[in-house]
Amino acid sequence: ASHGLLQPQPPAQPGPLAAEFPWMKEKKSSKKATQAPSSSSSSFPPSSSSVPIPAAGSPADTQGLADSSGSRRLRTAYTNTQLLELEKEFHFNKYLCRPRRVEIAALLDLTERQVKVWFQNRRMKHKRQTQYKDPPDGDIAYHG
Amino acid sequence: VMILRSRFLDARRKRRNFSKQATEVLNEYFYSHLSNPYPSEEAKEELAKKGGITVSQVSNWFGNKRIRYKKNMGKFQEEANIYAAKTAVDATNVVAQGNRANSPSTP
DNA sequence: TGACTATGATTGATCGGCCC
DNA sequence: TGGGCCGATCAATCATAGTC
Repeated sequence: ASHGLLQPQPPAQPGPLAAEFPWMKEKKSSKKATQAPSSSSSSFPPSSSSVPIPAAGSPADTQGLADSSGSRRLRTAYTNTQLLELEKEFHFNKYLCRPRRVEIAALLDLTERQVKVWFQNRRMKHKRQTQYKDPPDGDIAYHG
Repeated sequence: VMILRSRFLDARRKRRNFSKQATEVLNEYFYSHLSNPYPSEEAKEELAKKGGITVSQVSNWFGNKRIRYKKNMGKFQEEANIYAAKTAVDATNVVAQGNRANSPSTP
C-alpha cells in the first residue's frame, strides 16, 4: 500500500465539495499483525456517492482482540464488577507491577494488555481531574 | 437485570450546549484549517479563552467534529461553505504541523 | 408529548515518540 | 530489541438538549 504523500486536491474554491484530506481517511485500524495485503485493490476511488458501508464483521471474538485482518477494534464494555475492582486497585496503586497485573487480569477475566491500558487511561483521567483546580461541579455563567 | 450501564460515575449528565460564541470560534478554526484540523496546545488554549470554555472541551469538540465530519461530509457541506466564506485563511500549503502561528486573522 | 436529531462527554483501544 | 508510559487521537456509546 503506497500512501506516501498523496496530494489532496485543495479546496481552492467553494466548489461542489471540499477535498478529501488525509485525516479524513481511515487511520487507526490496521498497523500491527497485518498480514501481507497481497496487492489488494488500491485506495478506494474518489468517486463519491457510494457510501463505504462498514460491513460489520461478526465480532465473534470474545476478548475483542484484533484479528489478523486489520479488523477495527471493538469497544469492550467492562462490567461494573470489573470497573469496581480496577478502581479499587487504582486507589492503592497508580502503577501496577507485572505480577499484580497478571493477578488482576486473571481475577477479572481481562487480558494483561487491557489491564495495562486501563491503568494508563485511568492515570490520564486522574491527571486531568487534578490538573484543574475547579471540580466538575462549577456553574459557569453563561451569557447568551 | 442487565442494567449494568448504571454508571456510578456519570459526569456527562446535565451538559449544556456551547454558547454561539464558542461554537463560532471553534467552527472558524476548524473550517479554516480543514486540511489539518489539529490545533496545537497553544491554539487550543486560545480557542478555549475566546470561546469561554475549557481546553478539554476544545479537545472534545475537535475530536467529535473530526469524526462526525468525515463520517458524513455531505451533512456539513453547507456549514463548510458558510465558514469558508467567513474566513480567508485557507491552508493550501500547510505542510507540516509545526505551524506555531495561531490567530487566523493577524493584521 | 413522543420520536428523532444534534451534540458534549466518557472511555476502551491504538499510534507514535521516548526512555531504559 | 522489547516493554511500559505518556500524550493525542480515534471511534463507539451514553445521556441530555433541541427541534418538529
